[in-house]
Amino acid sequence: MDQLAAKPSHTPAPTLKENLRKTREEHARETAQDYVEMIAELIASQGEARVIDMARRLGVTHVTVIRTIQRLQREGLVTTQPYRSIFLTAEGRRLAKESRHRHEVVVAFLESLGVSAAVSQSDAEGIEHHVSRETLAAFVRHLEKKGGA
Amino acid sequence: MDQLAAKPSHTPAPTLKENLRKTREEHARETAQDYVEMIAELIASQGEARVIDMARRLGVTHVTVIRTIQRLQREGLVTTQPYRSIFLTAEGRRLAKESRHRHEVVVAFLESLGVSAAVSQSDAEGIEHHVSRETLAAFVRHLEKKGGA
DNA sequence: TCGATTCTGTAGCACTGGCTACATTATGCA
DNA sequence: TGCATAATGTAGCCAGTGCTACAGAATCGA
Repeated sequence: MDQLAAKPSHTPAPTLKENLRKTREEHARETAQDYVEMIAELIASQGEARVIDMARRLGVTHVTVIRTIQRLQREGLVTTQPYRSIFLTAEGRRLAKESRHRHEVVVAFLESLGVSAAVSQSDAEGIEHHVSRETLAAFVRHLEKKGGA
Repeated sequence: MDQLAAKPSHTPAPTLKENLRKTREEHARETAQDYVEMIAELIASQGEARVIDMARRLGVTHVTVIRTIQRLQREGLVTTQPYRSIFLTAEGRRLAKESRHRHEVVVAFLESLGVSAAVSQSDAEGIEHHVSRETLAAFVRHLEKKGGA
């Protein structure tokens, strides 16, 4: 209650330090979600997830992919062996499934607002990482109201 | 049209390399928007924008703020003099105004879905940077339909 | 005025995630 | 089989954004 005398649109009262301190780890978490989701997709569609395919899809070099995969392995989301394809751990699969669901909800929601399919996809990739449980639930409610009876 | 044989929820067809290559500069741009918006707010409410106030609001040390301000100065968004407060350039003011508007639209939109005020504020800070012009327009339409006649 | 405190700034470290250049392993085809 | 190519991996660079520790400037009160 000291430097919050004037309270502008930033600093929504309760969230002060905790909220922004997480920036870095949040960013790392976003990357992790995108990666495990892509790995799951590749395994489903290609039978295996290879570094080179991920690099091409992400538009980065294979080096960047390898280093991120190394981090994900440290974090227990994937397993790899030298010169072999990438596998998800149980935790990795869980995260991939959750991420995919969230992604699909956001896309469907944007489309329900009249946003084009292409833009819905594109925007969802950024937005999905910032949608809280409460907001996601609101999206689902909105979809049910529109789509369902 | 080569590695897009299978097209999962990632890679929204046209955006391949360009889309993800921007990640880094996009992140830098997000930070720039948050900073200029906060600087504008501080100038409006306190009369001046000081490093220490920004650091406290952002929940980071003053060092982080100083380094980001240095970058923004390189990019022509702010001007500073040693041991003086921070000023926005014309371009900085333009960006601040645009960012604020976008932020307000996103917050109002989330609230219109029944999301609580606090969560709307919090989620908006993440979401607003990933909302395209088209999606923002859809948000506005939705608000007008709900609020207006 | 001057000394303590506060604010601003610099140096240097860590980590993420871009990159190029080069090394190593697998693979496929002649 | 063996070599060319493709895929994977390592080393080392850069920028951004966190941090602590310390240095320098400004400010405020005794």
